[in-house]
Amino acid sequence: MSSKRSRSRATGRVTLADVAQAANVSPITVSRALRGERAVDPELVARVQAAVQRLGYVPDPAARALASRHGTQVALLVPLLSNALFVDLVEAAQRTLTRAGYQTLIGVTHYDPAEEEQILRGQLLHRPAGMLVTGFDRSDTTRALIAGSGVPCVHVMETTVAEGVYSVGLSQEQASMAMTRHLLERGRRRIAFAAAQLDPRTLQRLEGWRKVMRAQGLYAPTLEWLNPAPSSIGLGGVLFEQIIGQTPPVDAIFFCNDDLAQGALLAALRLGVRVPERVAVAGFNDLTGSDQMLPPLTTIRTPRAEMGAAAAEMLVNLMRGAPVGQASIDVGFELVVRGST
Amino acid sequence: MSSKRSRSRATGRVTLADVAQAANVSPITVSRALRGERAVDPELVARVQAAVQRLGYVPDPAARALASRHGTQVALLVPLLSNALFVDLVEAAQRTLTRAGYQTLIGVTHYDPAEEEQILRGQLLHRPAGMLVTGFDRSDTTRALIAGSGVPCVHVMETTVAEGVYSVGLSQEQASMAMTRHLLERGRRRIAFAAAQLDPRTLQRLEGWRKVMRAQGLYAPTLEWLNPAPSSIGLGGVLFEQIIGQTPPVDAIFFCNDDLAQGALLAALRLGVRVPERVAVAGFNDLTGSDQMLPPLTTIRTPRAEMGAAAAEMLVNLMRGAPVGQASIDVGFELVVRGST
DNA sequence: CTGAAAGCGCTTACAG
DNA sequence: CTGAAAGCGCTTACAG
Repeated sequence: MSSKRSRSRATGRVTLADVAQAANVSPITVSRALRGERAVDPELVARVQAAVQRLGYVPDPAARALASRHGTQVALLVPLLSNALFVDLVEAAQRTLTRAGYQTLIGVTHYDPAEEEQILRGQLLHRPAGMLVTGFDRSDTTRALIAGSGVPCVHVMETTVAEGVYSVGLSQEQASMAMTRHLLERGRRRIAFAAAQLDPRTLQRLEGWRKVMRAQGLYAPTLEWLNPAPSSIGLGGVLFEQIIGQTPPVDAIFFCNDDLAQGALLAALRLGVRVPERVAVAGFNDLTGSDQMLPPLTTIRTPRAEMGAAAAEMLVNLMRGAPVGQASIDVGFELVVRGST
Repeated sequence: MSSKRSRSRATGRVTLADVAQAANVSPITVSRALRGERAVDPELVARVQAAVQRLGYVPDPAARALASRHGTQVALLVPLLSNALFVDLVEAAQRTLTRAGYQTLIGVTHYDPAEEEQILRGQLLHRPAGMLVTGFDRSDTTRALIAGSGVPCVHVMETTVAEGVYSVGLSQEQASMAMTRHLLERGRRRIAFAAAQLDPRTLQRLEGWRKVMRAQGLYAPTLEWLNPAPSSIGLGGVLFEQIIGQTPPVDAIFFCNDDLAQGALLAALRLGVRVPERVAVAGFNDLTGSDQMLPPLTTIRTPRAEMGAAAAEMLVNLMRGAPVGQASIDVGFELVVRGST
């Protein structure tokens, strides 16, 4: 097709040089016209765009990444994909980023700081244009890696007001306090808190529960059931069996995540323990299926899709050097009262 | 640090040239020694590797992608991330690929051929070293895009014996036939087949059920309950309510996916319909929670992790030009009989 | 507002 | 088995 290449490493793809030639301008003008960097004569821009259309030119991300400081990929770091919570987050962020012309590099850390660091190093090699990470809990090395990279970064799930830190999330502690208060309002007194995984956000929920319970003089260490194993429906059932056998009996169980609570409700059915009469059961996150349980599960709805979209939008502005409203967005939460409490 | 750069676009990173200088060989020798391409004098290889260690050299994927035909990223195409099935697949594939030195580019197609095509175009721009796609059902354009790209491709979930096509999967039809026969052996006669989403693999399961039912002279169109809406626990409940009201009554319902079956079991509890006495309920895929249901769900266990790992391994061999045993691997399935049938 | 030159950090293709 | 040259397709930094 093109004939101006000497040997034959030509890839056959239409290049910026081809567009420049067709539009009768220099390559650098094409580059600037396309990126909207610096002002370019509107007439030249029009000519360039016409040539781009005609030739079907698509910029080469590898070349762009090599020549400039960053490419068009955005690194996403989440703990797990097996938790619907993060899938919703990822899908929403991906949608927004794709529309803005960015590709997504998804890294799954499995709540492991060492793995997170390794993944991040790999992603950084690709010179991402930006990154979206979950929460604030990570190794000092990873933190330094992020800061030192100069790559714009937005934190999701939690918020902070620290200088130069961007975040979109909600107060896990406030949400947990709201749920605990709800249980108190329902007349419950011996409210157990059951958790798995014990990641930072789970511990923030624990703290919220503790605060409210202490303020009421109802706190007791024996009401805390903390299990570092991964959260699952099965584990919820196991925890329920343990807790329900406790004396003096608890009259409510607040699970740190819906999957545990769902498992508990199923175990209750199996064991013939009446919910909420004998014991109230509450969850967190409003995951798929919680509204279908028997009885339907009372929980905290966390706006994952909204969070993912808002964080991605904030990041796009950062990457483009556009103004970024507030650096910290609290998307809030909603107490969803159903039959289980 | 290094001082041989003229202007100042130096990125500060250690380059292949730095390694070459330190090892006292030419850059191209370093390149070859590192990639294991062509034979290189063992002594030089050792010197190069020592220099790499000492300087902490890490190859730049962008430069590599630009200079060669492909980079170190692998494109992954899945329909959904909100189905645990695909998450298991992705996680397993990602683990194997990461270990082999490849990064993963995950694309979510939402079962939309147009979206799949668009995502693939975007991924191809990054010159992936390989790609992993779900099944065989896609637009002709997408198919041509894959073939024309020359990028090694492995298909997951289904298998085929077509020339030059690589696949790792299982026979959806065989699995479906096995489940239908199991229900027959349990003495069931009016076995309904209920499905959502209606993607290709679901239709293959439908076909398996049809074959067995027809062979027994038990087939009736009114036993088919096909709903194009996305599969979900909630929809399973809705379908169950519809089907259970049918006359003459069905004595078994085979759901094409576990989430539907789980919803059905919850609906049965809600409605007071006894399972399996009044009606048997079966699912497919053995998803999280199915063993916790009341009664526990009989289903088909599909080895997702194994599939993802095997497909990734096959792809790694293809990318490296290494021998690839068989081009089509059938990972099989397992009938898991629990209380619901 | 526009451009010629140099360079990003690798690998290909050709020689020897 | 090893290397000098050229090039992959863009953008930076410097001029004007």
